[in-house]
Amino acid sequence: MKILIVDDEKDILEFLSYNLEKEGYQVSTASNGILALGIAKKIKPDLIILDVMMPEMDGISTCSELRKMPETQNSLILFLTARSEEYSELAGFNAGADDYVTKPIKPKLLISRIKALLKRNKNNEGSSCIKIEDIEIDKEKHYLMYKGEEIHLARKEFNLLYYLMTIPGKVFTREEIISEVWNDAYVGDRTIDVHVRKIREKTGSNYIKTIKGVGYKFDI
Amino acid sequence: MKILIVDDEKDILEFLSYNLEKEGYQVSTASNGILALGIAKKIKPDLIILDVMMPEMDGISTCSELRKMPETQNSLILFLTARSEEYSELAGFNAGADDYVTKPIKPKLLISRIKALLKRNKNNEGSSCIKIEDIEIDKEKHYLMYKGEEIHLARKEFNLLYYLMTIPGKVFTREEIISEVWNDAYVGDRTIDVHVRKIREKTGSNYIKTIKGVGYKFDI
DNA sequence: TATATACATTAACGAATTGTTAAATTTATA
DNA sequence: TATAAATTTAACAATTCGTTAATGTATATA
Repeated sequence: MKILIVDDEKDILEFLSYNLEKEGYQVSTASNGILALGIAKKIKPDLIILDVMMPEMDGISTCSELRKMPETQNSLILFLTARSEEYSELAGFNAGADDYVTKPIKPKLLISRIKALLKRNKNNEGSSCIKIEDIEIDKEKHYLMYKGEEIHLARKEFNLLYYLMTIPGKVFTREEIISEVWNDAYVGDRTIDVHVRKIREKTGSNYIKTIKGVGYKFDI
Repeated sequence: MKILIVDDEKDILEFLSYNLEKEGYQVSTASNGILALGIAKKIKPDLIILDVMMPEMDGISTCSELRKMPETQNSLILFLTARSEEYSELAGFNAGADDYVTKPIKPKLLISRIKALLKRNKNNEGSSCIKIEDIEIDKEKHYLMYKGEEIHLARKEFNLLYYLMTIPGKVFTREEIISEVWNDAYVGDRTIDVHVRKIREKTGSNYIKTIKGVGYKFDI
């Protein structure tokens, strides 16, 4: 398990590195948000621990940027906040954080939280590649193969199809789809339809079924 | 979504009830741990919010007890802790808590956490599939199989059939059906008949039996 | 058997939902 | 920056769904 710690205080970096390495984690560190983006891109950490209060680029901005990069889109992000900056908790969650811990840091508690987070995540993981009959989709590679030929889907189209395929047959409501594929962004319902249409068009298939009044599902 | 709040301070119970009900949750409250156990057993809440510091039985003991009862084994448990009792965070997680929030409570933050918790949990829920002889219905997939072939039912038809099948043999009154399938909307009695007829027609079966003067039931 | 009551059937219509297209806007890329 | 690609929105068409009303049928009871 790879962890990236981002904090402008060297002491904290050392303190956390020591404690986490002792637990068997593979730790990297960055002293500011800009550096963190570059490192994260390379090492693809499973978990990123971000200090909220940092010069240059604060934790929340860093988090938003991390969420935009495909390499860290699915990484876990844990915030460190000082007691005095509680307001940031909410902002942090909105920026896509998975958890937060308040300073001063208690190693035992932090590790307990980290374990809970990683465990929680492992259940949702699994291979990023799904193959069903003549259709094969790989999230990591952003690769879609249908009837022996590769088809290019735009990012949202791809994510939408991938999401539906994570549980074949299950009907996903528009709410669920917007929550997952659009990260709860405020988009109109037609947007989903249009994307579905494009997928149907590009693949020339009708694997995405409409369940009127309920949602969409992927089904052979 | 049913939430049970347990706190010895009436003010907090009211404050939380108000804020959570506003969000559309179905809220119950208990002023101590002992009461909480009894109520939880009855209503089987999806989420239990527990104050750590309470007289008689503290939150951690209550949590342990809740985890032993089959009715609440899988409920989510969220702790409320005062800043001064941080030690309890760890103990709380060990007792089986799913999250904790520190007092003073900020409604927005709390609700954001609750939503995250419930969402996370929904994914792990069990299948909604019922299979009886040659008929199989899966709510999640909006899928109905009868005598080896898939049959499409419109949303209301599907929900109605599914509802009847949740307890095969039990007669559901029209009142019950309207309450569950129509969410208490004001619709005429004939509406139900028409839907029943369509189900019978589409499936070509007569598994939905009319009990004159009482209601309908699903029965082989 | 007559009759009241509850249920079944049908068709029609309005409401709700989705599909399609094109244009506007945003984002990525050469 | 210019250009293409992707994303989103808006408008409207097409479709399906849900409800009701009218009428027909079965059943229990006096």
